[in-house]
Amino acid sequence: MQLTLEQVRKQFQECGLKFTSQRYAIYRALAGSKEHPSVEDLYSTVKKAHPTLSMNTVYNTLESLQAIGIASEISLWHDKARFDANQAPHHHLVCLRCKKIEDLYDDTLDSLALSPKAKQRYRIIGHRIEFHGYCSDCKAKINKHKKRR
Amino acid sequence: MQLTLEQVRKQFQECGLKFTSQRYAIYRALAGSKEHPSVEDLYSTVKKAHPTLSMNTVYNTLESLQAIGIASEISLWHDKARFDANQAPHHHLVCLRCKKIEDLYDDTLDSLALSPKAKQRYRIIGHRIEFHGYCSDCKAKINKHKKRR
DNA sequence: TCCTATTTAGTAATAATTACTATTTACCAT
DNA sequence: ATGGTAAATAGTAATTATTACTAAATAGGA
Repeated sequence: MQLTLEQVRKQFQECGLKFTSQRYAIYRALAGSKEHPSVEDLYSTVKKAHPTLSMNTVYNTLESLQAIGIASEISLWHDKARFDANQAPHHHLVCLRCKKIEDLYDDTLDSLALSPKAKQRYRIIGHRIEFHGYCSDCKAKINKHKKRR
Repeated sequence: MQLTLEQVRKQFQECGLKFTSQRYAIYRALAGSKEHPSVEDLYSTVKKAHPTLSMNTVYNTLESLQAIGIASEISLWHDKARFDANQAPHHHLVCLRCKKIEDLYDDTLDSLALSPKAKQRYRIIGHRIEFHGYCSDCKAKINKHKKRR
């Protein structure tokens, strides 16, 4: 369900960002894909219609799209690999501000029933739930910031 | 809950891998941390006791620890950032073999109740569930492989 | 204790991301 | 509609994470 050109333009302008043909083309390429594309994927696709496109613009645009809330990065921890020796079932609380990852133990979350049609598609080995939010430290800092202005 | 030296040694040897002091030290550093450390984090920590340690060994050891099943990478998609313009609530099926990511829509998964004590710790904005398994293509290939031997 | 295949350390190569700068452009004020 | 200006783009360079390669060291069986 893509947004129209006018809707995208509006989103950019309401956030004080400029609306450019590159930005729109990148949005279209992303919204039109079911592959959860990488930066490189989007670059290759959009380059066909915008031969002078630079990687930089793709990176920049993806940040803007996230800032205005019409796209998101699904690989939250992509910057570097992160490991865990804890093999017991557990889930994670991820702080969107400081990137801290904390463990969450909750039996009721360990056994999620998957719909039959999903089970047909995939042979599921396990699952992990990422809760996104703000840790106690960052919660406090954000409130302070809000009150100040 | 760390494994003892003898337990770790046994795990390595049962898989035909050699047990080395570096490997044990890296396991201990990982199992002793609550920070979900990166390769660099582990390198810095273990370097103190093993001054000649190389990054390579850390990478290598982390692969081995995963192979023998006493550690896991929690950042499944860390290799490159992946994006999505779909802002509707949904979850992901990740194929452990071909790394494909497919969307999963399931209303019952969209509203997970978090325990009160977790809510106190974090202000949660949302959550996303990653199901890990094998897609239909890879499922078939794995079965074929099993039958062959 | 010796042998050998594996592992390690060190360096080099590759890939993803970020930083920097001159040029271009969107869009506001005129 | 035009011009001015701050922001965006393109291109290149720098940085960072990861992988590849090789000689030296070592675990663990004979």
